[in-house]
Amino acid sequence: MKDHGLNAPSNFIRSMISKDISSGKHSGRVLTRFPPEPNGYLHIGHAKSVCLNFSLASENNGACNLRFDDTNPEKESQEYVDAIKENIKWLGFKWNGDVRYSSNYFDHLYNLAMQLIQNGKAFVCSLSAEQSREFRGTLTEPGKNSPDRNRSIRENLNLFKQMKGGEFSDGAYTLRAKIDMESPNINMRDPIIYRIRHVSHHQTGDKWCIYPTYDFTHCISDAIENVTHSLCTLEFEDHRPLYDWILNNLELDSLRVICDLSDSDMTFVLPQQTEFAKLKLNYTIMGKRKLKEMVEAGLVDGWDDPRLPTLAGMRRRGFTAASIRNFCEIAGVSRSEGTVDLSMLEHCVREDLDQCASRVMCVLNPMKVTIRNIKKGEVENLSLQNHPKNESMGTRIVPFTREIYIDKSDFEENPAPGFKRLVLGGEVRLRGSYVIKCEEILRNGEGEIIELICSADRETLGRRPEGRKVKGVIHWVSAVHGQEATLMLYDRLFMVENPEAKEIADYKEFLNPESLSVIKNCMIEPSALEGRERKHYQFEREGYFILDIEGENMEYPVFNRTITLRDSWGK
RNA sequence: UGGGGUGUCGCCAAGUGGUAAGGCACAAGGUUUUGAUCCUUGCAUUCGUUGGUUCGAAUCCAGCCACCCCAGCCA
Repeated sequence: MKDHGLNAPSNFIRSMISKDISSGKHSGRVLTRFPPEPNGYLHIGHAKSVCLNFSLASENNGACNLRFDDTNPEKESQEYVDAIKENIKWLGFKWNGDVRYSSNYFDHLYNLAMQLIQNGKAFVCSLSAEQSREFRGTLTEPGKNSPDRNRSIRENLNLFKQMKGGEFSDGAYTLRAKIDMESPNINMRDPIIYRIRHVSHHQTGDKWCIYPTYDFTHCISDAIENVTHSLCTLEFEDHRPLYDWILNNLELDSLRVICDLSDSDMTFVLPQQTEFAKLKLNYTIMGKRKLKEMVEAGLVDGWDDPRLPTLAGMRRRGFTAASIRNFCEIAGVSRSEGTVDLSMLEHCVREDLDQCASRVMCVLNPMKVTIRNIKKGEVENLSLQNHPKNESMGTRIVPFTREIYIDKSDFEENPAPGFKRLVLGGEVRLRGSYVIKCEEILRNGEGEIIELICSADRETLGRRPEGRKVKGVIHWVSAVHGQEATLMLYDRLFMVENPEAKEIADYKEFLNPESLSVIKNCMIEPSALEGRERKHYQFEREGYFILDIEGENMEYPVFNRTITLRDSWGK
């Protein structure tokens, strides 16, 4: 599938970067970064940011760093770090150099905080969490200065050292930037930049008991890495003044000294934050907290449950990385918050899979058909194309025998108008094989149809029948060669478009009870099981499928349905 | 009744003073040994709204309306 690449649609960030390059803003350099917090798995919403940051960089001969924003050890873990790295690689991106961590910069961050104190721009505050909330004011009322705001520099320095030294308990003190308690922007009301947390950190162990906050860490980390364009989502817009305040109130030279200037000609320029709207998709949930809750409550089968919008889940379900990249591209980047319709994602997978999936036949609800003019024991090995439009994908052998299975729904006793499949006395094409005619219906004691007796027109292999048109084509599997398989059919996880809407108290009440149907005893042609590879297949007329993760280790094969085929008839 | 944003077809989204791109969805045809794919065609006299400026406005100005974000020692 083509990635849009150079012909990618324009958006306001691309335009901004082009302007920056032509004006020589960062000496024409582009360095972006993807900064996940390792506190959960990546989902399709993150994919938008990953794609944006990495493609903007590569389009402009730049690079993109992967930096874990790991300043809150209580919620983070190595498991998430590993999963996130894996997801990014799978999506097809390569980060610049080594993986980075904000925690790599804890020493620098500490020293810069000391510098702020030294310059009278930060102070140690003894207000409790509750008190600081009271002092902060409200949206419409200004805050009040902390009683500690005028503590001497000397005392602040000592106290902060003691905080670092582990002499205080959690919450006893915080370090706050001295900005403006009356600012209409609450983020500027002497924001906390360091807090005491006696917990060990997944990267730094027990070295620290004070941890910097996001606002203090993020801008400095960007500066240290020499990031030029710091892209984030809209909710951080109000933080931009603080991002800039911190960088502008630090001594430029002290940043220059520690920043990652590999090229000595490179001029050191402060990073610039730009915000875009995050991706929302309907009929699903993107909130990390909720995803985690569903995983932990066992409502789904782990972070990689194929119904989840997590990259791990989508991968397991059979989405291709290319289709996700393309989806992020065509969904666009803007500043207006919208919800992209699921159909757009579905279009992208189908578009990609149509080109790369091998065709194979699998009968979901088998019904036996005996073709009376085929000899018992006779096997005709048919050679079928793996792709109708791409010969380079080769052929496979599909055995044809007297007894076969077709899908129950491909036969109707009382067909609706327009029904093109098999009816008593009617003809239908067996895909890649003969045209057969249904001559008899066999029933059990309850009157249920258990078998069809047909005859084949042996002149119709690879040829049109003479003197008549046969419209219907159905898939089939040899009853003697067919293998049993279990199919996992997925549907949207939620019954409502926006399970995260404000009016919804508990999204769990809107889970779709039919989001998963397990279809056992399906009959699949033998070629689909060769090698037990995790390969994308199109089960003709049914949809795109892929072997579930266990692959070759499974006792019997389980396939996940990635997506159905488009269906303008409606089964 | 604080601050910051956003409003262009059912959904996403270009457009930045010269008379509404594109994609998804949908609809109608055509091809087809997948009711798939593919192809063709259709789909906003109108850009949240009301006024104003202008020969000319989605684009500029003013007012109004709707929605989103912010009062974590989360990110």
